This record gives sequence, C-alpha cells and structure tokens, in this order.
Amino acid sequence: MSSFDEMDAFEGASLSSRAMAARPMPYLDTLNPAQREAVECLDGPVLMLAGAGTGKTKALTTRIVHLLSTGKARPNEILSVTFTNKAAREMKERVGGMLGQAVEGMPWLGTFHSICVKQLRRHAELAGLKSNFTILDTDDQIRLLKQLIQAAGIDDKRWPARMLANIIDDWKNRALTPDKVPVADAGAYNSRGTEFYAQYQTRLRELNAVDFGDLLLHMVTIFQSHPDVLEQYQRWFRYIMVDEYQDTNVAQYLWLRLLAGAHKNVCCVGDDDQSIYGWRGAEVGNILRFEKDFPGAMVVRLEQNYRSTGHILAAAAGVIRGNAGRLGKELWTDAGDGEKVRLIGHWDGEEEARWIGEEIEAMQRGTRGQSPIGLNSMAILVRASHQMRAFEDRFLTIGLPYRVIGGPRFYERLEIRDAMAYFRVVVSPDDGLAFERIVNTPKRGLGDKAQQTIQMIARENGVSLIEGATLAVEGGHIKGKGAGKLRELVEGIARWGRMAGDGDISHMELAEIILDESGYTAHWQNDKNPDSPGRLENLKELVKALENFENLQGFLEHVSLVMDNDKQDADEKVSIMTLHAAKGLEFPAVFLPGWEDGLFPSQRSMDESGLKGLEEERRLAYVGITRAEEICTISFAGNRRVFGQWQSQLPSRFIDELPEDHVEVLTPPGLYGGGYGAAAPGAGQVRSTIEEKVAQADGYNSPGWKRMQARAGQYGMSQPKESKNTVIDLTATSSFTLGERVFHQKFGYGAITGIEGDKLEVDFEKAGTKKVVARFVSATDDVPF
DNA sequence: GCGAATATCCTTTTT
DNA sequence: GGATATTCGC
Repeated sequence: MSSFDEMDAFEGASLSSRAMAARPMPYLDTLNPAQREAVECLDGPVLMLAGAGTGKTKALTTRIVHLLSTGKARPNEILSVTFTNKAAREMKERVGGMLGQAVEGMPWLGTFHSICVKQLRRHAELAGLKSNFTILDTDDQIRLLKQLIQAAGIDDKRWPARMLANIIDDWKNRALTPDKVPVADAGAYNSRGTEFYAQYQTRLRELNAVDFGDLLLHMVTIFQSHPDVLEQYQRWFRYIMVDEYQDTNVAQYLWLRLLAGAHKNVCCVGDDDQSIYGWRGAEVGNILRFEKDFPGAMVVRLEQNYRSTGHILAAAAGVIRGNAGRLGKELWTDAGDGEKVRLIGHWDGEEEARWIGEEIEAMQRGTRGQSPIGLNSMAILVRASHQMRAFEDRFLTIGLPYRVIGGPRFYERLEIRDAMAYFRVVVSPDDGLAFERIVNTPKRGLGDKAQQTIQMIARENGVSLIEGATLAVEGGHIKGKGAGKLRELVEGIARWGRMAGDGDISHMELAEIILDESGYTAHWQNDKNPDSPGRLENLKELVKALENFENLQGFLEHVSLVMDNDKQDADEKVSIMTLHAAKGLEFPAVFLPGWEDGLFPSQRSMDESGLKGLEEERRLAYVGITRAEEICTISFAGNRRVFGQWQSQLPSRFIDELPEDHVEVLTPPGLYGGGYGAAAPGAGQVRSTIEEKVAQADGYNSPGWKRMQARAGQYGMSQPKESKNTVIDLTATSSFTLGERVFHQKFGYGAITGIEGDKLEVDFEKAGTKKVVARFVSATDDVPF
C-alpha cells in the first residue's frame, strides 16, 4: 500500500500557506451577507442551500481560497468533489484566477468518479484487482451480462441484459454488494438478480475491470473493512466540500460520511429543487437529512438571484410550488420584472421547430423590438434527446448555425471504440471484452464458431481470452485461414505490448502502428461506404488527442471518465441540449419546447416512479425556466411523430401550473381549444389554487390533469396533416375492437381480450394480461384475425 | 462466414 | 423513423 508520505511528496503543496495568510482578503468584500457567512464558517458542518443563480460556485470557490489564505489547509488537504468534469474544471480555473496562479497543488478537486479511481488505483489489491484495471462502459457491461444470461440458459429476449444492468447499477448506487442485497429485492430479474450480480462481480475481477458503480462501491467497501486506510484519508483531507449535494446517491453519501466522520469539516452545497438525477440513484433525502447527520450544522440559504428577471423567477416559483417536502427557499431579485414568460402552442413538432427558428433569427436581428441577441446567448432545452432532430433538420435547411451539447459523443463512435479496444488489449491483456470486440474486426474469418471455440478453451484452462486464442491456434482447434490470421493478431498484441513497455517510441507512434499493423486502418480505406473517409479522419483525430496524455492507459482512463466533448469554437451558434445537460448553465434567451404530457413530464418517469417521478419532472421544469436570464419561451405541439407514427399530444400539466400573471400567451385563441389565460372562455376558473395543488394526492388526480382530459374533446387538432394511419382518439371509449392489436407506452404490444367502457383488458406480449384505460393505448397497423 | 434484406424493438435523463 | 437483431442466400 502506498504511504501518505509518498502522496505528500508527489502532490505536495506548491503554495506557501504562510505567505498567503499575511495577504489581505479583498475577495470577501465581493460577497453578499449570506455568501460571506458560508465562506467564513470554515470549521464544522455547513449546508449551503443555494437556489438557482445565487452565486453558489462563487461562494464555493471563494471558500477554497479562504481556506488557503487563512492557512487552514494546504491545497492538497482539501477534498473538493463535483459531479461533472465541467464543474471541476470551472472551479479549478476560478480558484486559480483568484489566487493569481495555477492550482497545480489541488489534486483532490475533481468528480466523485475521478477521485475514486485515483484512490482505487492505490488500493486496488484490497478489492482483488490490479492497479491497471480497466473501466468498462455501459456497452461492455451489457455485453458481459448478456454472456452470463445466455450461459445460464435464460431467454435474453424476455429478460434483457439492459434491464439487469440497470438493476445492478441501482444496487451499486445504493452501496449494496451482492451479499447485502435486501431480501425484498430477491424477486428482481426472474428471482435470479443477486445470483447474476455475484457472477458478474466475479467476472469483472477476472477481467481486471470495474464498472462505473464499482468505483464508489469498492472504495466504500475498502474504507469499511480497512479502518487504517480510512484513517489515513480522514487525516489527510482536513476540509471537504461537495457541490450539487442533492445529486449524491447512497454510495457517494457513505463515502463522504466516512471521510468526514472524524473532523466533520464538511461543507455541502446544493438545491433540493434542482435534484433531477433520482433515476440515477440520487437521493434528495441526503440533503434533506443533512442537519440530522451532522448535528449543529450551520445552514445558510442563498436566495438572492443574480440571473433572471422577476417574471421568470415568479413563473419558476409557481411551478415548483407544486412539490411537497421542500426545504423551502424564495428567490428574489432586484433586477426588475422584465418580460413575461411566453407561451405558444403549435400544430406539430415541425411547425414548432420552424417557429423557433424564425424567432431566433428575429431576436438575432433585434427585430423583436429588443436589442439584438447573439446566437451564443440562446439555447433550446429539450426533455429527451430525440426531440433535437426536428431542430437540427430545420436549422440545417435554413442555415442557422447550432451546436448540440452532450449529443452523440466522439468516443462513442464505432471506429473510435474499435480503436480503443485495440489499445485496451495492448494495455491490459486480461481485457477479454476488448479482445472480443476486435478479434474479427477487420474480418479475419473468425465467426461465431471460432469465437466460441476460443471462449471454451479459455474457460477450460482458466486463462484470459488472448491466452485461450493462443492455445486454440497451437492446438489446431481453429481451421482454415482464420488460424493464421488469429496467430498474427495474438502475436501482434504481444509485440505492441512489448513496444509499449520498452518505451522506445511515443505512444502516439505506437497507436498508429497498432492501427496500421492490425489492418484496422486498411479496413476503412477499402470500405466504399461514403462515410469511411470521415471515419479515417476521426481515427486521425483520435491519435492526435493522445498528444495530451502520457501514455495509452492515461488516455483510456480519461476517455472513460471525462466523456465531455464540448469543443469550444468561437463561432456564434444556438445551443441545443437536454434539460439535464443545461443544469448550471444560463442564457439570455431560452426556448423550452415540447411541453406535452407524456413527453414532459415523461410518461415513463411517472409510470416508474409515480408521484416521486412527477415531482422530479417538475424540478426539471424549474431548472429549465431558471436557465433563462431575460426571455423564456415555452411551447408545445398538438401532434408529434412518435416512432414514426403520428400521435396527438396534450399540453403539459406544468403549463397549467404557470402563474397567469407572469405569462404572456402567444397562441392565437382557438388553436388549442383555449384553457390557458385570457384566451379561454371561463379563464378565471382555469388556474387551480395553491391549496388544490398541495392537497393533490397523486399526479393523475391533479386539477391540471383532469382539466386536460376534460378539454381533450375540444382540441380540433387531432387530425394529422397526412392522415396516414392511427391517431389516438382521445375521447373515444369504444373505438377498439376485440382482438385488435394495440400499443401501450409501458407494456408494449398486445391484443385486446376484453372491453369494458373506457377500460380494456389487453394481453400484452411482454407484460401479460393487464387492465388499462383505453386512452393509454393506441391502435396499430396490424389487422387482427 | 459474410453481407444484404428483413423483422423488431424502441426513446428519458448520464458520471 | 432509425438502430440493432435475425434470417437467408451465397
């Protein structure tokens, strides 16, 4: 085990704390009273409840600077955790900027995952791993599970590997090792969940690999079973700071609590209203419970908002008010009311995109009566990434420059993943998953049968796949020209490995050699596909990216942990991203399209997590609105293509929660039947009272929801332009016939076996027989009988 | 064993 | 509509 003296020597403080203590502290004067309180209270537990746009990052970074300036800690004694790499980078830059020098000496400022990798590499043997372990991505994870499932003779159609991966992830997020999974979960995955989980962990160890969840889980396990290791870290990290605390899951929470356990100098920053990662295991409970976990904790509320105008804040507040059990904050601003939030409905998704495109161009020119707004200052925030396509299509045709943030990533491209699999087998020969990926890419005449032979031989001899391949060749178990090719590949991998070890050539040269000698480059050169040249370009770019790293392993780790690829180009472009990706960002003008029930709030979220899911969706709406500084435009469409089929949509229930006084309705009266604001008959009664909302027992009984159902009949827009096939008839109760094949968002396809008023009994292919409300089911093309 | 044609499922959100 | 799994003909 590495000693901490070593750590000190490698990463010791480069800043003299004594010299800094003598300096004045002008930075404190730029803070408002609440921020200052949080910054100056250095010892003991502190909870900073920081609403959107209240200068949270400023407070956090100033606090680090203050710790250093007062000589309370050296840079390497502060553990500072964020969720995203972007946030970590920003903090580093800002601390560096305030100190007027680079912060080389803050080795423990990073994401949960990157810090845990660092720790785990030090203590890998305590988790049964070697310190050069590989970090698997979701794809590998699923492939591995699929193998286990098939080996167990289970139909992976009925029990998809993806599902099992989610279950296991969930357990890991809750810091549950296979032996600790509660009995209540025993029914998971055909009652064999824990069995597969245990097998999966064994396989990972054999492959000298970990998945994302393991990074935290292994460290928590190590801390729990090796108090000496934990104590060293406890002593080392004299101060701990956590950003976005509302997003921590149980494993992260335990890890933090263990590390902070001794001195309790922990400062957590968060906003319960912006907790939007529950689906990934985040526990809002962590932040709600902070004062119980750390008795005597100081709680500071940051409520002065420096970002948005009054109307925007009021609209956001009106929406989030619908959630119960909040810690409660009221944001205020002295920036004035500004423009009201704008609301508009459209015929369909394409028209919505067209309108937003025109609106953006108008804003850009300043023809809306306001001063021109640059494209960089505008963003479109969507609920689900598939919504982006409509905008990309439209903007491409009108030549409006845009950038997609967090879209399909460079490192997820086929050719990049292949190339990286080559690097992986060279760096870590135990990595059988990478070997599988490349063994027949390019084609080497090694099909299923040959690969099964290799698998079998490897398993029989208890060796890695590569060694198994060697044995298979030597034993003559592989026939034909595949044998020669396989031998060539195995020898190649060994040779490249030696070259990496010798260090005679740079890792960039090595990467090129690997890609050339393996025939991978040639594979794309010979491919006549029109996109092959692009792929070769990408490979070049990949090799170039290696420049910034010391070796292949460092690069691979970077790729698995730092997946961001927001290339910052100087051009003016509109940003398109998901609401999740937008957290922490702000734009003068924000568009929020697709506010339709089922899409936003997402049907799946509500089906899977009920009221909790709905509340998380509502927080997402809150996050969306609060991204806007000056102009916020919400829109919805009456018809939308889903899976290539037209479906009519209802405006989101969140639209009804927007407080009238702060909204300007742009929708021409009559277009969507009216129901909002002055455009509608009987407008006065439309908005529900706050009491009603608080009293609502569940989402489906909300006044907004009921009203929408009532309204459904007057839509007048449920006919698609091309009356191609099915539109859900929202009012019908008897438009279905016995035996008809139908589709349900959650249960999939099935046949109707009974009709009872507006309720149907459907025998679903996957989910079995269920009673469902007709409204939730749509007819399919298939002719029954 | 391979590639093209055909079926099937699907879509939240991501470190 | 589009990505992936399966099937079929060579």
